[in-house]
Amino acid sequence: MQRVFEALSSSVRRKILAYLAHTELSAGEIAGRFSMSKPSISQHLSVLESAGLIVGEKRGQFVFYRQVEDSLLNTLNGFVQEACPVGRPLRRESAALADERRRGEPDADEPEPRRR
Amino acid sequence: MQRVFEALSSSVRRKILAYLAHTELSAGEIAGRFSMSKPSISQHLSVLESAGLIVGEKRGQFVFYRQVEDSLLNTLNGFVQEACPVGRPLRRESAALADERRRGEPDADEPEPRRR
DNA sequence: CGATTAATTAGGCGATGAACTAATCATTGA
DNA sequence: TCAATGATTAGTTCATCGCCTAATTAATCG
Repeated sequence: MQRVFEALSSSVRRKILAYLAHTELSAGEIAGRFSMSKPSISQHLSVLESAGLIVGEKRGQFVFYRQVEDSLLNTLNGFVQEACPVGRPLRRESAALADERRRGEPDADEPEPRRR
Repeated sequence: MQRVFEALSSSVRRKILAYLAHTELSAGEIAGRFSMSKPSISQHLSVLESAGLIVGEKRGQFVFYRQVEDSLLNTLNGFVQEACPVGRPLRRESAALADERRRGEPDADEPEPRRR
Protein backbone atom coordinates (compact mmCIF):
# COMPACT_ATOMS: atom_id res chain seq x y z
CA MET A 1 0.00 0.00 0.00
CA GLN A 2 2.84 2.35 0.83
CA ARG A 3 4.38 1.82 -2.58
CA VAL A 4 1.13 2.35 -4.35
CA PHE A 5 0.44 5.72 -2.80
CA GLU A 6 4.01 6.73 -3.30
CA ALA A 7 3.70 5.80 -6.94
CA LEU A 8 0.49 7.74 -7.32
CA SER A 9 1.90 10.86 -5.72
CA SER A 10 3.64 11.80 -8.96
CA SER A 11 1.61 13.47 -11.69
CA VAL A 12 3.87 12.00 -14.35
CA ARG A 13 3.16 8.51 -13.08
CA ARG A 14 -0.55 9.15 -12.86
CA LYS A 15 -0.43 10.37 -16.42
CA ILE A 16 1.35 7.21 -17.47
CA LEU A 17 -1.40 5.20 -15.85
CA ALA A 18 -3.93 7.21 -17.78
CA TYR A 19 -2.07 6.47 -21.01
CA LEU A 20 -2.17 2.81 -20.16
CA ALA A 21 -5.81 2.87 -19.22
CA HIS A 22 -7.05 1.41 -22.47
CA THR A 23 -4.03 -0.01 -24.23
CA GLU A 24 -0.55 -1.25 -23.78
CA LEU A 25 2.39 0.84 -24.94
CA SER A 26 6.11 0.29 -25.30
CA ALA A 27 8.46 2.19 -23.04
CA GLY A 28 9.53 4.31 -25.97
CA GLU A 29 5.98 5.14 -26.96
CA ILE A 30 5.31 6.29 -23.44
CA ALA A 31 8.51 8.29 -23.23
CA GLY A 32 7.63 9.93 -26.55
CA ARG A 33 4.62 11.54 -24.94
CA PHE A 34 6.64 13.37 -22.33
CA SER A 35 9.33 15.99 -22.63
CA MET A 36 11.60 14.03 -20.42
CA SER A 37 14.52 11.73 -21.00
CA LYS A 38 13.87 8.06 -21.63
CA PRO A 39 15.83 6.95 -18.61
CA SER A 40 13.67 9.14 -16.40
CA ILE A 41 10.54 7.60 -17.81
CA SER A 42 12.08 4.19 -17.41
CA GLN A 43 12.57 5.00 -13.76
CA HIS A 44 8.94 6.03 -13.38
CA LEU A 45 7.85 2.83 -15.06
CA SER A 46 9.90 0.82 -12.63
CA VAL A 47 8.30 2.63 -9.70
CA LEU A 48 4.87 1.85 -11.06
CA GLU A 49 5.84 -1.74 -11.63
CA SER A 50 7.28 -2.13 -8.15
CA ALA A 51 3.99 -0.88 -6.81
CA GLY A 52 2.26 -3.61 -8.78
CA LEU A 53 0.27 -1.10 -10.80
CA ILE A 54 1.67 -1.98 -14.20
CA VAL A 55 3.58 -4.85 -15.71
CA GLY A 56 6.12 -4.87 -18.50
CA GLU A 57 6.48 -7.70 -20.97
CA LYS A 58 9.44 -7.90 -23.27
CA ARG A 59 8.56 -8.88 -26.81
CA GLY A 60 11.52 -8.81 -29.09
CA GLN A 61 13.26 -5.51 -28.90
CA PHE A 62 10.46 -3.77 -27.06
CA VAL A 63 9.04 -3.80 -23.59
CA PHE A 64 5.32 -3.35 -23.55
CA TYR A 65 3.70 -2.02 -20.45
CA ARG A 66 0.12 -2.44 -19.40
CA GLN A 67 -1.91 -1.91 -16.29
CA VAL A 68 -2.53 -4.58 -13.71
CA GLU A 69 -6.16 -3.79 -13.42
CA ASP A 70 -7.06 -5.45 -10.19
CA SER A 71 -4.46 -4.05 -7.91
CA LEU A 72 -5.29 -0.41 -8.42
CA LEU A 73 -8.89 -0.90 -7.57
CA ASN A 74 -8.12 -3.15 -4.68
CA THR A 75 -5.74 -0.69 -3.18
CA LEU A 76 -8.07 2.24 -3.43
CA ASN A 77 -10.86 0.12 -2.13
CA GLY A 78 -8.79 -0.99 0.81
CA PHE A 79 -7.83 2.52 1.66
CA VAL A 80 -11.32 3.88 1.36
CA GLN A 81 -12.57 1.20 3.68
CA GLU A 82 -9.95 2.06 6.21
CA ALA A 83 -10.12 5.80 6.21
CA CYS A 84 -13.45 6.90 4.86
CA PRO A 85 -16.09 7.96 7.32
CA VAL A 86 -18.89 6.61 5.19
CA GLY A 87 -16.99 3.47 4.47
CA ARG A 88 -18.02 0.31 6.08
CA PRO A 89 -17.50 -1.11 9.53
CA LEU A 90 -14.84 0.60 11.29
CA ARG A 91 -11.41 -0.44 11.55
CA ARG A 92 -10.84 -1.74 15.03
CA GLU A 93 -8.54 1.07 16.02
CA SER A 94 -10.87 3.76 14.91
CA ALA A 95 -13.88 2.08 16.41
CA ALA A 96 -12.16 1.71 19.75
CA LEU A 97 -11.14 5.31 19.51
CA ALA A 98 -14.62 6.58 18.90
CA ASP A 99 -15.91 4.41 21.69
CA GLU A 100 -13.29 5.53 24.11
CA ARG A 101 -13.93 9.10 23.22
CA ARG A 102 -17.52 8.72 24.12
CA ARG A 103 -16.40 7.64 27.60
CA GLY A 104 -13.81 10.40 27.76
CA GLU A 105 -11.11 7.88 28.58
CA PRO A 106 -7.63 8.17 27.11
CA ASP A 107 -5.53 5.17 26.13
CA ALA A 108 -2.11 4.22 24.89
CA ASP A 109 -2.27 2.71 21.47
CA GLU A 110 1.23 2.28 20.16
CA PRO A 111 2.79 5.58 20.96
CA GLU A 112 5.16 6.27 23.68
CA PRO A 113 5.07 9.51 25.53
CA ARG A 114 7.40 12.12 24.32
CA ARG A 115 9.74 14.35 26.13
CA ARG A 116 9.86 18.00 25.54
CA MET B 1 -5.59 16.35 -7.01
CA GLN B 2 -1.84 16.68 -6.85
CA ARG B 3 -2.01 17.77 -3.24
CA VAL B 4 -4.34 15.00 -2.31
CA PHE B 5 -2.14 12.25 -3.63
CA GLU B 6 0.88 13.91 -2.14
CA ALA B 7 -0.88 14.00 1.19
CA LEU B 8 -1.87 10.36 0.94
CA SER B 9 1.65 9.24 0.08
CA SER B 10 2.67 9.41 3.73
CA SER B 11 1.72 6.54 5.99
CA VAL B 12 1.61 8.86 8.98
CA ARG B 13 -0.91 11.04 7.23
CA ARG B 14 -3.00 8.08 6.15
CA LYS B 15 -2.99 6.92 9.73
CA ILE B 16 -4.16 10.32 10.87
CA LEU B 17 -7.04 10.08 8.43
CA ALA B 18 -7.88 6.71 9.87
CA TYR B 19 -7.92 8.18 13.35
CA LEU B 20 -10.26 10.87 12.13
CA ALA B 21 -12.50 8.46 10.32
CA HIS B 22 -15.17 8.36 12.98
CA THR B 23 -14.47 11.21 15.33
CA GLU B 24 -12.79 14.54 15.64
CA LEU B 25 -9.61 14.92 17.70
CA SER B 26 -7.53 17.80 18.90
CA ALA B 27 -4.05 18.25 17.48
CA GLY B 28 -2.58 17.16 20.78
CA GLU B 29 -4.69 14.04 20.96
CA ILE B 30 -3.51 13.10 17.51
CA ALA B 31 0.12 13.84 18.31
CA GLY B 32 -0.16 11.75 21.45
CA ARG B 33 -0.77 8.67 19.35
CA PHE B 34 2.48 8.94 17.47
CA SER B 35 6.03 8.83 18.68
CA MET B 36 6.82 12.03 16.92
CA SER B 37 7.09 15.64 17.99
CA LYS B 38 4.01 17.81 18.06
CA PRO B 39 5.39 20.25 15.50
CA SER B 40 5.91 17.39 13.07
CA ILE B 41 2.35 16.24 13.51
CA SER B 42 1.20 19.81 13.17
CA GLN B 43 2.98 19.92 9.84
CA HIS B 44 1.29 16.73 8.68
CA LEU B 45 -2.05 18.15 9.72
CA SER B 46 -1.41 21.24 7.67
CA VAL B 47 -0.55 19.12 4.64
CA LEU B 48 -3.79 17.23 5.03
CA GLU B 49 -5.70 20.46 5.47
CA SER B 50 -4.11 22.07 2.42
CA ALA B 51 -5.21 19.06 0.46
CA GLY B 52 -8.73 19.66 1.66
CA LEU B 53 -8.91 16.30 3.35
CA ILE B 54 -9.38 17.55 6.87
CA VAL B 55 -10.38 20.79 8.52
CA GLY B 56 -9.32 22.23 11.84
CA GLU B 57 -11.59 24.30 14.02
CA LYS B 58 -10.29 26.24 16.96
CA ARG B 59 -12.41 25.99 20.03
CA GLY B 60 -10.90 27.75 22.99
CA GLN B 61 -7.41 26.56 23.56
CA PHE B 62 -7.70 23.57 21.26
CA VAL B 63 -7.85 22.96 17.56
CA PHE B 64 -10.10 20.09 16.68
CA TYR B 65 -9.54 18.34 13.39
CA ARG B 66 -12.05 16.29 11.46
CA GLN B 67 -12.33 14.87 8.02
CA VAL B 68 -13.92 16.66 5.13
CA GLU B 69 -15.88 13.70 4.01
CA ASP B 70 -16.82 14.65 0.49
CA SER B 71 -13.51 15.61 -0.94
CA LEU B 72 -11.72 12.36 -0.28
CA LEU B 73 -14.32 10.28 -2.00
CA ASN B 74 -14.68 12.69 -4.86
CA THR B 75 -11.00 12.77 -5.55
CA LEU B 76 -10.58 9.05 -5.55
CA ASN B 77 -13.61 8.73 -7.72
CA GLY B 78 -12.26 11.27 -10.17
CA PHE B 79 -8.96 9.51 -10.42
CA VAL B 80 -10.47 6.10 -10.85
CA GLN B 81 -12.62 7.37 -13.67
CA GLU B 82 -9.64 8.86 -15.40
CA ALA B 83 -7.11 6.11 -15.02
CA CYS B 84 -9.00 2.88 -14.67
CA PRO B 85 -9.09 0.65 -17.71
CA VAL B 86 -12.78 -0.02 -17.40
CA GLY B 87 -15.61 1.46 -15.47
CA ARG B 88 -17.35 -1.84 -15.32
CA PRO B 89 -15.11 -3.73 -12.89
CA LEU B 90 -15.49 -0.95 -10.38
CA ARG B 91 -19.21 -1.32 -10.31
CA ARG B 92 -18.92 -5.05 -10.06
CA GLU B 93 -16.44 -4.68 -7.24
CA SER B 94 -18.69 -2.25 -5.51
CA ALA B 95 -21.70 -4.41 -5.95
CA ALA B 96 -19.87 -7.40 -4.59
CA LEU B 97 -18.80 -5.32 -1.65
CA ALA B 98 -22.27 -4.14 -0.89
CA ASP B 99 -23.52 -7.66 -1.21
CA GLU B 100 -20.86 -8.96 1.07
CA ARG B 101 -21.63 -6.28 3.59
CA ARG B 102 -25.25 -7.20 3.55
CA ARG B 103 -24.22 -10.67 4.63
CA GLY B 104 -22.05 -9.27 7.39
CA GLU B 105 -18.96 -10.81 5.90
CA PRO B 106 -15.66 -10.09 7.69
CA ASP B 107 -13.16 -8.18 5.64
CA ALA B 108 -10.11 -9.56 3.94
CA ASP B 109 -7.09 -8.22 5.69
CA GLU B 110 -4.65 -5.71 4.35
CA PRO B 111 -2.69 -7.18 1.44
CA GLU B 112 1.05 -6.92 1.75
CA PRO B 113 2.93 -5.08 -1.00
CA ARG B 114 4.68 -7.47 -3.29
CA ARG B 115 8.35 -8.01 -3.65
CA ARG B 116 10.10 -7.74 -6.92
C1' DC C 1 -0.84 40.46 35.43
C1' DG C 2 2.35 36.22 35.30
C1' DA C 3 2.28 31.17 34.70
C1' DT C 4 0.70 27.13 32.25
C1' DT C 5 -0.92 24.57 28.42
C1' DA C 6 -2.01 24.04 23.32
C1' DA C 7 -0.49 24.73 18.94
C1' DT C 8 2.09 26.71 15.31
C1' DT C 9 6.12 29.01 13.11
C1' DA C 10 11.07 29.29 12.15
C1' DG C 11 15.31 27.46 11.07
C1' DG C 12 18.53 23.70 10.47
C1' DC C 13 20.02 19.18 8.85
C1' DG C 14 20.16 14.58 6.90
C1' DA C 15 17.69 11.52 3.71
C1' DT C 16 15.17 10.85 -0.32
C1' DG C 17 13.32 11.86 -4.99
C1' DA C 18 13.68 13.13 -9.59
C1' DA C 19 16.01 14.82 -13.26
C1' DC C 20 20.04 14.58 -16.43
C1' DT C 21 24.18 12.40 -19.30
C1' DA C 22 26.97 8.58 -20.31
C1' DA C 23 27.55 3.81 -20.53
C1' DT C 24 25.81 -0.88 -21.00
C1' DC C 25 22.78 -4.74 -22.39
C1' DA C 26 19.75 -6.92 -25.83
C1' DT C 27 17.63 -7.51 -30.13
C1' DT C 28 17.20 -6.88 -35.08
C1' DG C 29 18.76 -6.68 -39.69
C1' DA C 30 22.01 -5.40 -43.40
C1' DT D 1 29.51 -9.97 -37.62
C1' DC D 2 28.68 -5.24 -36.96
C1' DA D 3 25.88 -1.16 -36.89
C1' DA D 4 21.48 0.61 -35.30
C1' DT D 5 17.64 0.85 -32.27
C1' DG D 6 15.08 0.12 -27.77
C1' DA D 7 15.61 0.06 -23.06
C1' DT D 8 17.82 -0.02 -18.68
C1' DT D 9 21.68 0.77 -15.38
C1' DA D 10 25.13 3.81 -13.25
C1' DG D 11 26.47 7.84 -11.37
C1' DT D 12 25.88 12.73 -10.45
C1' DT D 13 23.46 16.93 -9.13
C1' DC D 14 19.88 19.63 -7.06
C1' DA D 15 15.61 20.42 -4.78
C1' DT D 16 12.26 18.92 -1.60
C1' DC D 17 10.65 16.18 2.41
C1' DG D 18 10.45 15.09 7.02
C1' DC D 19 12.19 15.22 11.21
C1' DC D 20 14.10 17.74 15.08
C1' DT D 21 14.66 21.79 18.73
C1' DA D 22 13.79 26.44 20.00
C1' DA D 23 10.95 30.31 19.84
C1' DT D 24 6.41 32.43 19.31
C1' DT D 25 1.38 33.13 19.55
C1' DA D 26 -3.11 32.24 21.83
C1' DA D 27 -6.10 30.97 25.48
C1' DT D 28 -7.04 29.73 30.38
C1' DC D 29 -6.58 30.35 35.24
C1' DG D 30 -4.42 31.42 39.75
